[in-house]
Amino acid sequence: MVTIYDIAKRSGYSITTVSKVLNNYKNVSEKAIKAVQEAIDELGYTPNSSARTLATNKSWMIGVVFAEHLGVGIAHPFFSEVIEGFKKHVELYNYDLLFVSRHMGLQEETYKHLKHRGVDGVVVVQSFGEDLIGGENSPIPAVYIDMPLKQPGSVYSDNRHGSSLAVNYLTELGHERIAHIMGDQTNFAGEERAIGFLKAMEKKGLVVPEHYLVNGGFFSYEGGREAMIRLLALSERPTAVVVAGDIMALGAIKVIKEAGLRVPEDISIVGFDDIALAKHVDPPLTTIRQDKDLIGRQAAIILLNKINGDQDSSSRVVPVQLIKRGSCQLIRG
Amino acid sequence: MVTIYDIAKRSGYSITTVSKVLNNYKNVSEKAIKAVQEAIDELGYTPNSSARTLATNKSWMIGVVFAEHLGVGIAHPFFSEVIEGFKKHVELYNYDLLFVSRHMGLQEETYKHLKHRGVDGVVVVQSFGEDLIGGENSPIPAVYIDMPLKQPGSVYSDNRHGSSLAVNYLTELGHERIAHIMGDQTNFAGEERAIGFLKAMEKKGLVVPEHYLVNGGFFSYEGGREAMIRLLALSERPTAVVVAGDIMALGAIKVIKEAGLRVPEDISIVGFDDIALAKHVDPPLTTIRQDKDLIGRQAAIILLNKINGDQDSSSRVVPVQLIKRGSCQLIRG
DNA sequence: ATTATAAAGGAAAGCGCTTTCGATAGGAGT
DNA sequence: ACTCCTATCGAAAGCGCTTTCCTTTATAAT
Repeated sequence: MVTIYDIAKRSGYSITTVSKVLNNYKNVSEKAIKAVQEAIDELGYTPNSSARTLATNKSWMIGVVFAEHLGVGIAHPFFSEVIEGFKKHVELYNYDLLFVSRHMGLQEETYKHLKHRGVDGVVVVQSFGEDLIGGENSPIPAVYIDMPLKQPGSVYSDNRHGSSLAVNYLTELGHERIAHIMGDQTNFAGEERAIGFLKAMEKKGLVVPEHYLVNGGFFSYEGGREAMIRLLALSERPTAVVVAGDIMALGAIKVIKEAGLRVPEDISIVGFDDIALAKHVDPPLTTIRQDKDLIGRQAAIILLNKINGDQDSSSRVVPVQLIKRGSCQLIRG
Repeated sequence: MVTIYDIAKRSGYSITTVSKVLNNYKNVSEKAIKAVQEAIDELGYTPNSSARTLATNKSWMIGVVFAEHLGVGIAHPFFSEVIEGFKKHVELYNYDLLFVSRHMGLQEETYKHLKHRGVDGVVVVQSFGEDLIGGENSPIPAVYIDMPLKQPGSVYSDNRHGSSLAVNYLTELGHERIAHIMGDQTNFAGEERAIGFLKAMEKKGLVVPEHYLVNGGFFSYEGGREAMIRLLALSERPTAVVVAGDIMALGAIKVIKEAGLRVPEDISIVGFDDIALAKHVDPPLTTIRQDKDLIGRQAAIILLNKINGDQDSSSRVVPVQLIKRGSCQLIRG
């Protein structure tokens, strides 16, 4: 391995000077800079980040802790896009992303591992879990996706507004019997979307029968199926249902079709997320779009602020948007 | 920060001994082990990986370089699953994954960066690009996904066989006018699938008119659309088409529907990949499944072997499988 | 000519850890 | 009683780098 010492010898300067040109110090002569540069090129030197980190206590790495319910990890249709947006932004500032191995949900262990790695900050992407890493006992800057914190530093979509967008649209189309397939109520997004739904319905003066509120669990296709099955079994079926997640919505649509009914002719569906394939399914899914890229970017901004000790690291709620496609229509009759 | 020195002082032993218990050396007394452990617990010590890496020249990190054409990065429907499979395996051996920032396709820069980070190995996931990192000029162990190398150390699906599975199935259903929407021919998978298609057709004694071979580009939805449009414009349309990627297949199906035709009644479609949502679209997509998890795992095994200097680090081609769903049917008449 | 000042460079300590090698002490063997 | 192992431990060097602080030299000011 070629080190700073080799460069020093070759260039005729001391390692101090070499280090200085490497770090753009001002008090080095043009001559020295040139000599060192040449030596570096000739010898093919690459600085060693471990040594640098050890000396500076700065790793230029950001830890990613990933915890989701679908069990697909990085392949998660929503979170992966958020992470990509996050990555694109922090890359601009020369940070690399470290995906640490999961310690079976043992937050304690995960935190230790992150500390071990000396990451400069961590982004926590999760659909559940405790706020341990971001806690006061933790000196390591953190930002949370889809999870509110006591302290500032989390970003999530305007879930309540999203739900109200959905019910308002549906009522415009003339629907009144509107059901909601909820995400699990221990989940922040699931809870907020349900609250938003209920509030919007109330505002419209619409009553939602107890049976119209059904738990679809953790946003899975199967969860959507089961929830919809229960809805179809009702004596008075809803004419529309807002589903707390696109994947669940797909499951629900499938069940409807299997029952010999049609979407949107018989039942209108609006999803939530706008995953990549929402536009490609049949019918194209009307849904509430979360701006995954922006969520990631905002998270990056917050975290970078925290890392740099800058002032503004407040939480952000990012706007959602109704995407009208083919899964809703005017109620007939 | 609490260091090994603090533990030494607290426990009454030297840092050497502390280090030894940390690393499970045999020549330490039970008494010492216990004393050190207690000190660690009391002080809440976490080893510093940079220091360790510096001393041992082993980082326990594996670099991930990601280059794909869709521009979605980590959110890529196929590669993300491969990476997840890879990750799950290397985690077992205590490796973390480092996603290095892209240097605009500058392999030279990427390589330098990886060297800078001191990763123990690298997994290259890409749909294009040169074999630079794995080259001889590189001392860093590498494994490539979806890309053949001169040297051993890459893993990819049995693309040719996949295509032949598709045409054989289609011929069984009575189809003879079978077209192929190809992936870009500069892409390994695209090329292999086309070759497999052609060979299988020849074997069946079926002729494929020049116009039945259309380039869908880099596996995008739009590429699939455009390719299918050209196919539909033909005077003698195909009754079936094997598409080199699921996303492209979805684009193709969309076009067919827009033209007032139906899948599979008028045209049968078989895709390639079996992405997560293939089963959820309408009609459910018949496709060639790539075993993404296994691909990732095999890549992990190869890389770990290389890292450990073990013998077997040969390339692997992983089997594919025909998944029959709803997008194909017997030809009518 | 003399002094003050700025510019350029280097010695050395230190970041937290591993590892070699030598020292010490207790026990076994004769 | 003496030598030889074996078990246990620690001093010290070294991994590659940054950074403080001091020295030297050149330049400007008087």
